[in-house]
Amino acid sequence: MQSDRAISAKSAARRQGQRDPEKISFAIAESSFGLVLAARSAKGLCAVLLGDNPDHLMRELQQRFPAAVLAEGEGELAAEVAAFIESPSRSLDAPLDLRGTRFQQTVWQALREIPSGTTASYTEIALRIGQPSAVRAVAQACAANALAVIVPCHRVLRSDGKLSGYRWGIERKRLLLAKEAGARL
DNA sequence: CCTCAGTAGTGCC
DNA sequence: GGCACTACTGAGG
Repeated sequence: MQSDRAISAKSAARRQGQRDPEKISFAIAESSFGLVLAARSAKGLCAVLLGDNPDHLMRELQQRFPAAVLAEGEGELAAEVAAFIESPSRSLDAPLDLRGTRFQQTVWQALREIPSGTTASYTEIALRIGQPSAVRAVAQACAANALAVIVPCHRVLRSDGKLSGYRWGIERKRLLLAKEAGARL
């Protein structure tokens, strides 16, 4: 039985081989939560990043896809994603390209099942995926999420109810939750 | 308020 | 394989 770890290491090595650099196109749009960078690979939406500085966003994208060639030109996609972020009630029909280990995929799937307007704790997510003691690993998987808001890692809180971390700023996490709470879907 | 151990997945060496 | 990281948690000062 081959471990997931070995598999992902293999594909990472293949990617690093760079015989055919992957192309990722992106664009930046504005939203009430700041700038939104949306990026797509051949497979689908592969990154949604939040921030205030376009250069920082691009750098973050490049860091997440070190071996990829970046190209601008996804204005429509970015606008679509920004619209989704403004009103989470609507659905986003773009295909997703979620990259991660089996464990991360499982966690992200669980996150997507948290209804808008509600929250869950890291412990609850760990229980839901059947790995009750992997609480900390769950948090790590949340932190590794590349699709802000689309994979709603902002809906995960500490078990005491407090907000802990958010990759794109704790204040932004607070705003997202406040908006979703008020939207009462 | 604080520290500490237990814990599991990941990344880097 | 090892080792040092965590967006955690509950117990104990």
